[in-house]
Amino acid sequence: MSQHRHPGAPGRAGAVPALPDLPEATVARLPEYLRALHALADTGHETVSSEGLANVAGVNSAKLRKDLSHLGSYGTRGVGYDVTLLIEQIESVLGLTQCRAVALVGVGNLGHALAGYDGFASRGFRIAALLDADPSRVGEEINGLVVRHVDELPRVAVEESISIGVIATPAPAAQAVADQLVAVGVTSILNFAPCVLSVPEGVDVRKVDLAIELQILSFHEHRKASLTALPGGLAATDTQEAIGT
Amino acid sequence: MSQHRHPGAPGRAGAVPALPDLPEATVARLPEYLRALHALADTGHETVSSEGLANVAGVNSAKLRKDLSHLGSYGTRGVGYDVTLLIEQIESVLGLTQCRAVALVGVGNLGHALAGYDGFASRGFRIAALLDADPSRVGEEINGLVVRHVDELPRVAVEESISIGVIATPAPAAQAVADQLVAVGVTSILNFAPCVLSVPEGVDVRKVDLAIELQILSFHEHRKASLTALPGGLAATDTQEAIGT
DNA sequence: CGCGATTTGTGCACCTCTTCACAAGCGCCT
DNA sequence: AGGCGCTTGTGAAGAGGTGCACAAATCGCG
Repeated sequence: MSQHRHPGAPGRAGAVPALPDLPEATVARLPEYLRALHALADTGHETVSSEGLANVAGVNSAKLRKDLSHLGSYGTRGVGYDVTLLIEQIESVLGLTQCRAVALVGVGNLGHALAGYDGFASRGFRIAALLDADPSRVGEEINGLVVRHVDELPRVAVEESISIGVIATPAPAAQAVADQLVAVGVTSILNFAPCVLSVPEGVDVRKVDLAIELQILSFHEHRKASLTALPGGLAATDTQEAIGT
Repeated sequence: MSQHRHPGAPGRAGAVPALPDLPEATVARLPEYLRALHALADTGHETVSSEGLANVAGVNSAKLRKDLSHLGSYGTRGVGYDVTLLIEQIESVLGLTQCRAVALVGVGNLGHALAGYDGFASRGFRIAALLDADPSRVGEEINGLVVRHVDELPRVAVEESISIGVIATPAPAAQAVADQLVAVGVTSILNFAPCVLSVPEGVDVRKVDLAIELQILSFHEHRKASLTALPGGLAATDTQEAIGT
């Protein structure tokens, strides 16, 4: 979904870290591999086969090998992958070697939960600022962080060198917040508001809409119900769908 | 990602609602179209062209037309689509004509937020039960609903005719909860715990992992930084990525 | 009544992603 | 040292999704 750099372009074969230009589908799975690898490391595994890792990560082993091969050859034939080495490599590719500062805008219901979610800190992200447009919320302390007014964004962005913005506001406010984030130089946004954001080129937006996930499930539920109601109700169906599909 | 029904199979061409067998990518976009259509309806639009709807939904107009064509021909050439009619059709396909009952397991930080999220009710879902394994949380009232112990799931599932289960527990508890949900007949699960669930065939699982989204953004941020640091830093890049990619 | 403007529905070519299947490589055991 | 079993890395085929471009269809107006 990103670049349009021609595949055959020279590419300045320098000594840089390779800049591998991974397929988007692979990038979306790397975090899952990373989580699985951490779990394996915690249980004392030093190496793991593609088959083993694929099981823990919930994917096909061939797909996993192809994904990893895009990073380079970090496996040993006949043995498998060194868990620690692979963790380092993936973290390096994902840019997680440095802790990234996140600004969270919108401290309502969902924002509160996100502010308190410990899954961020444990995976290389630091919620560095909480912001809200509602003056009655400004000053509130959540998880050791004081909510500041969204207009302080320019100052906060510099002070904390914000890398990623998270929007957890109601939909009508989201576009304005996105504009403010872009204005202070944020180029990666995670949007929980149920609306489409328009941003300039070069800014990445990812969207998470909880209701949409339920609606997709509803469709499959509906379809399954229709099938079993049908006389010719054949055997069903699938297992485990990743969200990135 | 679902069926393996052979395309050439007879299929019992009955008078049933067609059972259109939509592409998965289309299904994932229909909820977004639905949201966009509701927005248009609220602002008084009676009809909309594919171009107009595509803009609001943040997709290509050709893709939108192809998606809608899978539902049947509900547009009028030279005019566009009737907003109300299209809403009805999509809701029907997604199985949203009846309100679906959702059981939410895990009333921690995230569970609280989900329980209070009004985006569910407004889009055809009713949180019918809150459950938790922690006795100290049982009895608490959230948003007019009392938290019950997860062991009451069998009774609750019948009483409320639960259609979808949402798991918002810590990762170590998630698999056990999934098993319990499956045991009481739930065949659609939305999993917020950062782990892979294994479920029997016929059960759909969708996963939402907030940290993964941030990590994907981190990758792009990292790549952008590397590019601009490079002397040959060409023009950049893209806009707006849907999560379903 | 016919014509032009407009918009849908879709055939087609392209591209990405997935999966299979297997050769190449590595370690261990004899 | 040699052979054997295991596992990686990858070529090739297939499946699925995307976007262009255009024919078909509808409306409004003269």
